[in-house]
Amino acid sequence: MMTKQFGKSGDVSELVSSLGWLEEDDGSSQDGEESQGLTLGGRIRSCTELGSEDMEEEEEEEGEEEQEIGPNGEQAPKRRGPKKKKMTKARQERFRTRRVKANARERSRMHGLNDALESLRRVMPCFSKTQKLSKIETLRLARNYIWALSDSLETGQSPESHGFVEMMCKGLSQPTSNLVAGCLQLGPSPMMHSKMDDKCGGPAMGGAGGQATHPLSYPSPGLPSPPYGSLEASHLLHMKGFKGPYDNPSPNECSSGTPPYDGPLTPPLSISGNFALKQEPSPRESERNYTSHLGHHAHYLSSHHYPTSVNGGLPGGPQVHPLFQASRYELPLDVAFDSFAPAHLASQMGNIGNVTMNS
DNA sequence: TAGGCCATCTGGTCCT
DNA sequence: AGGACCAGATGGCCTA
Repeated sequence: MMTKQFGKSGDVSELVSSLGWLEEDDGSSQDGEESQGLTLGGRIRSCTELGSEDMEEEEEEEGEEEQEIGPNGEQAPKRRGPKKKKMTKARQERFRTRRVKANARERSRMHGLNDALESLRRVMPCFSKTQKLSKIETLRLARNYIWALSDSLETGQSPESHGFVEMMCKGLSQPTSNLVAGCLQLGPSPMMHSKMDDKCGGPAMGGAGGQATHPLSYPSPGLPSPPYGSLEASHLLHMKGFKGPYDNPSPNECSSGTPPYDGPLTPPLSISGNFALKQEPSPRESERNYTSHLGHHAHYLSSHHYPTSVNGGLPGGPQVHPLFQASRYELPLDVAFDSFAPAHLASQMGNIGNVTMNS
């Protein structure tokens, strides 16, 4: 079953926030929560944290001489640095207000970040509203997507090829890899099987209990979830003399845990033009569950041959490679995946493996 | 129940 | 002084 992520506590907060409750929070509710241990019960309260109680104590302490007395009665050296200002009620109030405002800004900032991430999800080839990619998976997929597209432009490799999807799936979790593979509707790759066997522990890696997995996914029974394995696409890239950012696979890439930082990516192609200009989906489009944007690119690249140079003679306006121009249009090729995918994929399931779909 | 993912709060740091 | 950004801590929700 696919992972669904919604209905988190943040939804409530956002709802409340949208009603203006949080923005108008004067701190009293928060203090109330803290006293009830609802939200801050376990939070570490540092000496600088200014809960009302702390501040009261601080105010009292500061009224005394600052000379500290050690456990044995000896006088500790005088505290250096700027003398702490007295915590008057007014200062407390200002500090509290400032903290509340800072919290609101931080929430807003994070919401903006999440909005940007959501925009990124929408231009991913496997955008799904029902199976939302996690933040880290979105970033990884975006990285791979850019890299794979760039590679396609340079080498002329079709986005329908296995190599393309291999790059797309690099470092992704198994569910995400399955989703990508399902969206791209690829069949099995014996070569990949052999490669996986070589590198990742043999046939046993094919999935526990006879569970089939897509050859491009990450069969990794016994590994923590999500199994961020390696597709070892770099092996294939090595085989064809490809030099890329994945050329130095980590020796433990088949091990558990999040794969190490891959280092700065330098796509093989420098693209000076608009990238990912696809507009926000229409309400109708938003109803779709699975949308394969990559279909555009696959059809486009497979039916057109363009020079590697992206600056090759588009008169007027920004020089944009047709690959990316295509993404600007709401093409009819933008297939509503869920409108046909279950039945369509049913025939592919035997090939793809355990691509599971939401019902 | 453990682990993953997430939103939120918070204090620190840097900058204006 | 205040805002932006960051990372740590915490607790909630969900799934295997």
